[in-house]
Amino acid sequence: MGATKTEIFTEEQNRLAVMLKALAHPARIAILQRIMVANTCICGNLVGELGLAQATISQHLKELKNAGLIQGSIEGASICYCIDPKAWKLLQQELNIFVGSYKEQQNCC
Amino acid sequence: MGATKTEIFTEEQNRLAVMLKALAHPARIAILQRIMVANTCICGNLVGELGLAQATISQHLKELKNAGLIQGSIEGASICYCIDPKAWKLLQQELNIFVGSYKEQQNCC
DNA sequence: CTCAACCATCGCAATATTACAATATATTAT
DNA sequence: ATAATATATTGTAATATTGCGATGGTTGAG
Repeated sequence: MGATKTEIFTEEQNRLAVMLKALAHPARIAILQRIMVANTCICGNLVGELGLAQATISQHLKELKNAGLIQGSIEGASICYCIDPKAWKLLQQELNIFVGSYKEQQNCC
Repeated sequence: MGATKTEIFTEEQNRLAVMLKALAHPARIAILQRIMVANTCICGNLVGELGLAQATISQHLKELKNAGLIQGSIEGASICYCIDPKAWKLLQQELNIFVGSYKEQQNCC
C-alpha cells in the first residue's frame, strides 16, 4: 500500500497521469511558462528568477525531462532547456480529447 | 522543508497546479472519464468497475470534489456525482492558455 | 424499530514528493 | 594547472499521497 496501482488502468490513463503529474506543481508551471515566453531556451537563470534553491530547480527540471516534456543540451558551461515539440503536441492532443470530451447536460443531478 | 512554497508563485499558477494535481492520478482520470461517458451521474458503481476498495474510491472522489471539479448530491441511499460545468470550463480555458501558448520554433537548442 | 446497503471518515502503513545544504562533476577563463 | 562558474547528484528532514480495513452515520425496505 502506498503506491499507485498502475496495473489496473489503461496505458493511456497512466501516460496522461504521468504527464499531468509533471505539470502539477506551480514551480514547474512557472518554469514551462518562462521557457515558452523566451522561446530561446533558458537554463540557470531560473534559479535567480524563481525563489527556489539551485538544487530544487535542478530537480524540477529533471522531472520535466523524465516526463519527456523538455529536453536539454549543453551550451558552453550552462545547459539550455526547451520544450520537446513532439511531447508537447502529444500532450495537447491527449488533453484535448480528455478535457474536451465533456458535453454539458441539462443538470444530471 | 517538504511542503510546496506556494507563496512565491502567482494565484494562477497555484490554481492551475491544484486542478492538475487533482487530475494527475489514473484512478481519478478513469473516474472522470466514466462520469463523462455516462452523462448521467454515477456513484458507487465505480467501486465495482475500477479495482479499488470503497474507501479508496471515496477518497479520490473527495479530492476531485475538493478541487471543485465534481459535485455530489444525495440520490436516495446513494450519492450521485457529476462534473461541475463551471469548474470544467475554467479548466478548459486555463489549460488552453497554458498548453496552447507554445509556438514551435526552429530548434532553439 | 430493525436490517441491509451506501458512503464518508479515521487510523495506519507504505511510498512519494518537496526543499535544501553539501558535495561532485564539467566547462571556461586565466 | 588553477580558479571560477554552472549543473547534477547525494543525503536528509519534513510533508503529502496512496491504499485499505474498520468504524460510523444515513437512507430505504420490511
